[in-house]
Amino acid sequence: MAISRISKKKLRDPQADAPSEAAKAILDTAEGLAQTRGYNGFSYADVAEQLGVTKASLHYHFPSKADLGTALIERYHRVFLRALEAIDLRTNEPDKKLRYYIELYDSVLNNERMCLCGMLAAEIATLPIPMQEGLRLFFDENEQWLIAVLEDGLRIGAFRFKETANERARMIVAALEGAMLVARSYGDPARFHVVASSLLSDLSQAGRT
Amino acid sequence: MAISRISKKKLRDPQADAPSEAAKAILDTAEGLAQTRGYNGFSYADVAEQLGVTKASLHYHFPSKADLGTALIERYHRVFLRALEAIDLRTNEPDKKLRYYIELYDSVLNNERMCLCGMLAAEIATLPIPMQEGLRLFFDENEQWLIAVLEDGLRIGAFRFKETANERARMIVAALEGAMLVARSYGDPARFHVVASSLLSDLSQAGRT
DNA sequence: GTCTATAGGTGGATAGAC
DNA sequence: GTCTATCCACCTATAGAC
Repeated sequence: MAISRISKKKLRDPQADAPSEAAKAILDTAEGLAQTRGYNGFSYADVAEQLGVTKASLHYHFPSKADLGTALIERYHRVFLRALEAIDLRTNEPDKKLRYYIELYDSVLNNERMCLCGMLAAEIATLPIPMQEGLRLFFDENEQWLIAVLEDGLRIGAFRFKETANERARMIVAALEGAMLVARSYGDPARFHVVASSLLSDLSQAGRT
Repeated sequence: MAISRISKKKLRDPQADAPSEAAKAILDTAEGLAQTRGYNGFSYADVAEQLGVTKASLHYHFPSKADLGTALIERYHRVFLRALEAIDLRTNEPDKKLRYYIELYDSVLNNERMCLCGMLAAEIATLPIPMQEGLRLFFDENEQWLIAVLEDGLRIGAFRFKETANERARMIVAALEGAMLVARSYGDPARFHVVASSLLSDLSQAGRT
């Protein structure tokens, strides 16, 4: 019943631990609950009720809640990575890449959900260590992808900013996560959109002298 | 045992419901727990243990957890408003005001805490209605104060931005809340500081043509 | 794999003595 | 106001039948 760490291999290898249909359904339901209510805001009973099964059968697939939580982060991370790769295939223009990136966040919010990892980040002090590590890995990977896009944009003159790409990437992640948090408090996606617009506007305008 | 709404009067009137010393101690302890673990991450038992009293005595001061939660938001909001008023007295320069504002957030983070209202915003779907309303009131007031500072800065040429002051204010609140969220996940306040710097930098640089 | 049944603990909350 | 004692609902988790 050891709680498995989240390895980079596991994140990228499509063959790793192909989950059963039942496990997928559990993950889907738990993900929705975690994104709306938080890790401490949902229980096995909630998941079981939504799926029409018993709590005991959930424990067969995910022995402990820590296992379930770790699997949630792992899958969310993996899906997100694939979405970033899809963006890279769709366009080479840094400006468009960034807009697609923002659309990823937007689609989550339109489901009246918070980013899973942003949500769990709030509760981090109450989470098992492997989940804490998984969150940081997710943010790291977001940052790395953004850095590449920002540096590319800077090089070809699509973006302008004074700090390092790393610093700007951290600022963008923070602003988007915070924007989701606040927008959801008002049930108003427009609050997210104005933040996204400001971020894009600053990138195309800032630093001119 | 009706859960009291958060009224604007109550927020501003220093005579309203002067809490007992015991109630203050409970609020102090509960506030710390809520800021680090979230509303669903702490219990009356946690508060009681830290204070060396029994759960029952907590219920005397705050009959239900919803009462306690509402009181937490109310007090946090009131203290924050006073801090904003103090900034207005300390300086008239929009740039300095904004830096002091950011320092407010920074001091919270240096206590290894998240902004109470940012934390509760994540859990909003699980909160009683009066608490939800209290959160929005807090964000509204932040926004209003920032709008005044931003408009002032724009007028005297200290700030430059293309959107409305309202939109820029929302972007700043989102970025600071998100920056706290992520910085705390790494236990690294520097992650907050780089976001703050970017925000200030964009305000002084953006929009030049 | 999923079920029934249940263990063992903790959650918020109340009654009533002091 | 604070205590002891207690209630009941819910939590995570396990045993064992099917």
